[in-house]
Amino acid sequence: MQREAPTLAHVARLAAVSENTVSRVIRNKGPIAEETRKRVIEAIDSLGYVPNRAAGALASSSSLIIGVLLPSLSNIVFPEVLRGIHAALADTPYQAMIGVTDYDLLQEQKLLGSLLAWQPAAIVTTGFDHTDASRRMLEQSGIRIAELMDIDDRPIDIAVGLSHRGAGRESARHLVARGYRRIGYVGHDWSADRRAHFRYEGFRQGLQEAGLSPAAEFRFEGASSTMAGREALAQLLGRGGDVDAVVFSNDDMAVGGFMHCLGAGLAIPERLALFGFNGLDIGQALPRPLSTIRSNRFLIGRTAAEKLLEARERPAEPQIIDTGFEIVEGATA
Amino acid sequence: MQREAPTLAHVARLAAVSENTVSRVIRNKGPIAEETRKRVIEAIDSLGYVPNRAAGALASSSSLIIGVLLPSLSNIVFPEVLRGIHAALADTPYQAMIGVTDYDLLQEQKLLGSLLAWQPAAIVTTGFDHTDASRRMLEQSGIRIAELMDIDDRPIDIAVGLSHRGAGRESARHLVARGYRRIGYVGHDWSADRRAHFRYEGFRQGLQEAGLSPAAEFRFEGASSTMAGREALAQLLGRGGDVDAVVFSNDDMAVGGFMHCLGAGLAIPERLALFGFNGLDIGQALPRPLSTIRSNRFLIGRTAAEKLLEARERPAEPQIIDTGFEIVEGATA
DNA sequence: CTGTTAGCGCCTTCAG
DNA sequence: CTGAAGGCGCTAACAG
Repeated sequence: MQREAPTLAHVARLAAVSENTVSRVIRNKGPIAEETRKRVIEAIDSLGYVPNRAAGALASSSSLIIGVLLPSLSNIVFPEVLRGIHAALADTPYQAMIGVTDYDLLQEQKLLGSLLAWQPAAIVTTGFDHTDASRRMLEQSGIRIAELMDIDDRPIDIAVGLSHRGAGRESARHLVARGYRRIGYVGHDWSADRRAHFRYEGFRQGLQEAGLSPAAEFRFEGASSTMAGREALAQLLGRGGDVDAVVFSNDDMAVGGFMHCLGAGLAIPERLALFGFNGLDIGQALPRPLSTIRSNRFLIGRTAAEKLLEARERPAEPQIIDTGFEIVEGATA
Repeated sequence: MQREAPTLAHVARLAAVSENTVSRVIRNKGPIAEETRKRVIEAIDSLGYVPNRAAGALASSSSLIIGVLLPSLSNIVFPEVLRGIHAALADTPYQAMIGVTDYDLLQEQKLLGSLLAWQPAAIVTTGFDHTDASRRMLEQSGIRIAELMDIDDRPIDIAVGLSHRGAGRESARHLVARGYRRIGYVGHDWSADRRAHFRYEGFRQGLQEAGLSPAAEFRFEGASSTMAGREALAQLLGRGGDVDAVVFSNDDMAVGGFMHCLGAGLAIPERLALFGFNGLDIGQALPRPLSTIRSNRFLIGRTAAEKLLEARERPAEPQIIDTGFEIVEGATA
């Protein structure tokens, strides 16, 4: 079988108009007589015509691709951002093309190069840290750029996310307000995950406002995970540090901490209060829902994609969109 | 700034060869004198030339895109498959273009259309269920097709995954072998998730081999989640059914069940044994690691992408690649 | 081993 | 409101 796919020319012939007119109808561009439009649409339907995107991209030197660079897919956080992006693109002709950087700026640079080779309409990436070469490519491409997750710096075009410093600060304030004074910190390796580091800094700052400093700290070498959180809390407590609350670098770690307490028979929050970050479902399904901060990942992705499609030109001034965060009271702190 | 991006012609001029020769060097195609190749590579580097993929796709009527259709991004299972795909594509010029179907076959059909408009080198999709139109598009496209996750049917080209019926059967056998006799089932809505349904059928079959049938069943209306599992188990037990073990439709549900037992003070596995499916990290980080079946999602994604790139032509006979599954003993059953 | 010649299918520009 | 002409950047087929 495998008939040649119909092209603009076929549609044009069938509708007895020029290719150009068909093209205009498809792109909803320029004035078209209602009569003509109807004829063209019929021809398209009857042939089952599907425009060849590669040809369109070549001719217009701009494609219907949105390049998306994510640091990881292992953590549910980024798939949720991606889900938001897809939700915004669902009823548009745009398609997301994904790259995974593994939190590696050189990898980001390489992937950025291959994405730009498709002449995408826009690029979505994460954070403000880029190699000089990446930054140059992003700036000179002229296309819309969104930098996601964080908003505590100056974006190239737009930034969509929340203040991680602010979130860290709020977690400290929340615990202090509830009477905790010997507050520890359990985190994962943050050489790659800068935002976890920012939250930590905010956390220290929040404690300082109350004249406190971390009662104990433990940082796990490696990526965050439930298992890591479990082991890390065991380590922290094993050192005999006297803490009445622990802030974790994120919910994965905090859920692990919860598991440790269950195993070790530590009453939560009487003996030890736990506080996370992200507001994942799993935290809310614990026997006691986790006290944490909701980070609105889906919203970040959706907002970014919507904003990028709103205008083809970058705004005169870089723009910051704060998707905010909320304390989730829970029952562990 | 924003100099015009260099094209093949620029490189060709600088290296004093024809465009065609440059193209050959880039694509590693046809014989090239080592001398010439070196000159071309130098020119490419010095200009920072990046090939325009849209032009390449148009000229060759085939792009370096792998279209990937996933049912969902909410469940960590599919991001892990995607991670496997990306791992296999990482050192190739291929890029994944994603579509999310929300378990909707019509949505799959629509997305398939837009993906094919890019003339991708291959399509990765999920399961064997497609609309007639989708199936026609897949078959007639002539490109390589991988159908992931399940292997209990005849694929269009290749299938990569595991036997969900087999996995369901093994979970029943495992529990029977350990002496459980009053075995219940807790699942999520499977009108969309056919594979969960297949596991359930296998489970029943496994019980039947021992002359048993499910002691109680409860199906939650909606997608699987930890919270759903927690509530569903509460419902099942609330009915006063007398069960000594429960098989869940997946680990998310099973972890929720674990949480219910914790809250209700039911000893695991003495009072109630729990069994999941997938082998997620979270299950292994519980105070007692979850007894479950590992489904090798990453491997499925990676194997599929590798196989697709091995040959441009479909094999004479549809091929099935069984990535298997393993019982994870755990401590909850 | 390398060059020449024609497009790929669409969009942009300019006329009408 | 519609059409004609040209070209986007690359690759395929053939020639040498």
